[in-house]
Amino acid sequence: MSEKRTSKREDLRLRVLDAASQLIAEQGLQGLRARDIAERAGCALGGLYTVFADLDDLILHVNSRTLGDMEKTLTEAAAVRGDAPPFEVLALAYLGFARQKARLWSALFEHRMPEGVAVPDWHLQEHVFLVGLIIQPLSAILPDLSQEDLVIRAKTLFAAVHGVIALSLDNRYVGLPSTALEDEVRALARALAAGIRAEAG
Amino acid sequence: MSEKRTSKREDLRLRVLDAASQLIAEQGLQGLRARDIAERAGCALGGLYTVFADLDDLILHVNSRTLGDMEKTLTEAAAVRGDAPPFEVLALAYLGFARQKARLWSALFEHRMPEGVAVPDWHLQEHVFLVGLIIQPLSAILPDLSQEDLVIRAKTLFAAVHGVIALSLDNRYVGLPSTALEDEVRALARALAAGIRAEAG
DNA sequence: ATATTTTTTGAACGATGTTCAAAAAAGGAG
DNA sequence: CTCCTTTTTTGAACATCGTTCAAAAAATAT
Repeated sequence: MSEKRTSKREDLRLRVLDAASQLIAEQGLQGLRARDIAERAGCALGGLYTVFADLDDLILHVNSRTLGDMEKTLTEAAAVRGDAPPFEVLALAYLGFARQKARLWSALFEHRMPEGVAVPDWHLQEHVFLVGLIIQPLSAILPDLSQEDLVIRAKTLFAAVHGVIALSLDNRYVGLPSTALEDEVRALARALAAGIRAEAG
Repeated sequence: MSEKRTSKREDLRLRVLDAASQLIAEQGLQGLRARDIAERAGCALGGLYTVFADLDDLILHVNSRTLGDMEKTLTEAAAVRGDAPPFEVLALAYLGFARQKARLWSALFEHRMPEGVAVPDWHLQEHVFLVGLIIQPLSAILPDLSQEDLVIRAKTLFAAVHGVIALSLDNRYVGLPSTALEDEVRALARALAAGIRAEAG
């Protein structure tokens, strides 16, 4: 019977994934060590490499789960909003997620593949929903733009808001004080929307 | 005589700094290895630790030099502009620098201190010029804002532009195609300026 | 010249990710 | 239940890091 085998395998895989996710949430991506993961997952060190190719592969799957979580959060926020301005709702929901899952969210952008190794396609695909969420309200303002240009503009909007949040939550160099962040994100979303409207009008 | 001694020390320190800077520029921060630095600097492995506390300290000093380089570039760009819109000039100069010194520029934001260790103050101070460059044109548009609020808003503007450039040059996930980047940065700077003016008006 | 101090060296150490031969467990046949 | 085969799990061993430090080399002083 291969059923029990695969189910045990899946069980180990999930335990390892959980352990890695917890450890990142607790200590950040930097402090992640293979031996800690194995210990928390309740398996030997080598066990990790029977269910994931290496630590990068494992981190990719942690990030995949975080992205799924984020997709759910943002999609719900976009659905719930009444007549609130869509860019502000999305930006503030993004800020909320980043704050609540700070270290897991940071790991999404801190992690790098080794030199010369590309991020696998299945994981790149998981990011498209972000652009999709923004394109929807954007195309209402800029109905004449081609789909290609809409994608470009949506990515710009996301990256601008992301930049403010990322630099602030890292609170290094050019970060904002935590109290000002929410106001600034709202103001930025508003300014961007106004700027786009002016351009379109 | 302690003069010759300190001069030899300074010479080694500079050779190590140059070697590290070159290696980061060639292979990125991730591929930086102490043994490679020592080899290129022409000293033994332990030599590094006689002129820098550890690799983090060395990287901090490489970043310090990169920041100085950036300050010079941006300050000149701001001085040269005729009647061109100031935010666009600064944003495009920042993009130009990021593109020309891609890996050194990336290292500024990729590098993290070990868990629990703060970035030293002398290095934090080196970033204030960035805010200063933006505050100048910003205060012309928003003359009623307090200095504190001006700083906050300037940081937001910087972070927004930085976000677009950083995500694109990393060209992962949500990055823009290289051809669109310049147009988008310009459009973003324009939209932000317009948004601020609308808010002030 | 010789002694003392300073500088430079690179072998050694501890920590890390990864591998793989061997042990343990599971499954199948008689 | 016992023996054999296959699969799974293990953790010691390995390669590669950053870092240290006793000893060698060089510089300086006497």
